[in-house]
Amino acid sequence: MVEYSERLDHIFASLADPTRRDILRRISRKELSVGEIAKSYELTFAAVSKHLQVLERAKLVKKERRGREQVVRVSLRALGEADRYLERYRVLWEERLDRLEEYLSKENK
Amino acid sequence: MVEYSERLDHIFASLADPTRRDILRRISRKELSVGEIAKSYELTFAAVSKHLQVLERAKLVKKERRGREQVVRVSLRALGEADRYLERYRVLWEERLDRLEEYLSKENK
DNA sequence: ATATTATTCAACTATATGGTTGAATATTCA
DNA sequence: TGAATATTCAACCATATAGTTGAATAATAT
Repeated sequence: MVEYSERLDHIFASLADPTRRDILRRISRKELSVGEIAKSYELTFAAVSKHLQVLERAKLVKKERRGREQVVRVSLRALGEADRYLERYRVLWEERLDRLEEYLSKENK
Repeated sequence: MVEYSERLDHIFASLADPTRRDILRRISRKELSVGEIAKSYELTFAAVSKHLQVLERAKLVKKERRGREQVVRVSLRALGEADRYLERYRVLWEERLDRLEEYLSKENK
């Protein structure tokens, strides 16, 4: 059983790398094989494969064998967890914006 | 000039640690001095101070000297960036949920 | 069966991270 | 001014991460 907190660790750690964010962006448009993904970067195949393992551990992507390729797709469930984590703070900053607006409107009277 | 991408690196890297997420949670309720924060963890003062430096680099918190203490507050701007990053994907998964609902409602006819 | 293609694994290196301890700095109190 | 309090800095250690290269495995094509 992987703790909720540990899942968040993995999700945010995955998102902390620009290559991995870029991979996510690319496969969110269209599923791609590991090889197709690797072509976009000046990294070795193995390095890209490792990035995909990090994304898999965080459950941000799923791999599926199709013939001799592995096809990679985004798996939005984990991103949803990150989103729900931030949601609490979204409420906070929206409150603050509201107070700011209220304050400004009083100033103008 | 710090790149947008690098800012996201710092924000997500900050959020990838449970102690730092907990610090954020605590100070989002009430601003606290470094010392008050440090008391909550079985870590040295210096370790907590380092965590706060990581959060500062990501602009998730701000420190302000008040007498001989440093008072720490959340600074929601950076969390807003993370939130906007995830927003794109939120649209994606909401679309998928909608398609799922549509599919299920047709099944029930 | 063998060769080709796609991917992963293992071993290694360099750098980053999270922690410690002890000294250094800043501010306040007596 | 000197002592006490709050925080940071510097040096160090252990572990994790991101990258490499070369060998190993899996599936397909000949």
